Amino acid sequence: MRIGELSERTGTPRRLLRYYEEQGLILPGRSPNGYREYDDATVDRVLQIRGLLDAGLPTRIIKQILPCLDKPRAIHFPDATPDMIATLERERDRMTGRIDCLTRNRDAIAEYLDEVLRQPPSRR
DNA sequence: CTTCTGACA
DNA sequence: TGTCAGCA
Repeated sequence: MRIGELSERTGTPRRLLRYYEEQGLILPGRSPNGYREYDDATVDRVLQIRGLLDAGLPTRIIKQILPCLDKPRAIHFPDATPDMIATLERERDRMTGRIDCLTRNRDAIAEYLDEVLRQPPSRR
């Protein structure tokens, strides 16, 4: 499929799809006319990327760990370099930190909501 | 009509 | 990230 279809199927702007490619996150083929050509697997690939991005991981890190998430389980271990492990541990901890932050803010909002919604719909 | 590259009031 | 230009 071409970039237009991939864009629709992943809900990702064409502009971003090309950007991900610049960052080395996806490598599409090229049709004779120069158009980018993507295979069906790219849809999941892009969704995977967006998920990592939403989790707060920078594209540079994603580029490193994406191949790990791609290949079958078995060959994950062979290429698990020590610095790769260190990077993943670091990202895991950052994620934990963000989760804690989000949890606190969610609870604060929930508490406020419980308070407000308990009041009679005077002005609301 | 769709995509491509490069660029930025 | 959006968007516009000038091609193919």
